[in-house]
Amino acid sequence: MILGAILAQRTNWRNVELAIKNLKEAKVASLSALCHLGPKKIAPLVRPAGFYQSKSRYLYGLARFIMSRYGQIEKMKKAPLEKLRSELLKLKGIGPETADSILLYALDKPVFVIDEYTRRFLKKHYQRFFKKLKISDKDSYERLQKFFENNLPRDVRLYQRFHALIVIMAKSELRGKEKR
DNA sequence: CACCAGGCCCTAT
DNA sequence: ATAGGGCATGGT
Repeated sequence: MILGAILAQRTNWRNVELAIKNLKEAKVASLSALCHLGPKKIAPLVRPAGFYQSKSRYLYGLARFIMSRYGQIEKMKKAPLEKLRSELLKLKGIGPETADSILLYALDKPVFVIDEYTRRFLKKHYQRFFKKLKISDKDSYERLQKFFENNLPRDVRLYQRFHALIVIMAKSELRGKEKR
């Protein structure tokens, strides 16, 4: 999940899977293994996911941080949400969406993930709210996030499923367009 | 061949 | 403070 969050930045999932397959075949698809490899060795493996020079550095940096600061994911899960979020955001290559994806899907923290699909979903089906939320502003991410969090029960499973459904809907709508 | 895919960093105003 | 360019591959 964590590796996927970085590899998937501005990249389709098929290519992310190719990169992860390479990591698995090289038996380095874990944070502890990546720490020992270093960015130079990681780069060729994640090449299919694109932007691989950057992403290999990001992966290495994140792996180093988690292993040195927490040692293992289970320990990390015990830290409070806000603390984890600000720590993740300080790392190179981790912005709000990537941080929140890790928090929600890997660490089971109740944070709503805002991505391009979520924005399109709001724009298409909730035009009225969408306008009020001014998505063009710099801090629109946090505003959109609060919109969901303030109107839904604070429940990790619900956030995970809700976001997943938005993605599934968006993709099926896209396919519909292509075929038409 | 042109375009796209679940961002984020860096730099020049 | 903030818009704009750069990063790169594989599929359609």
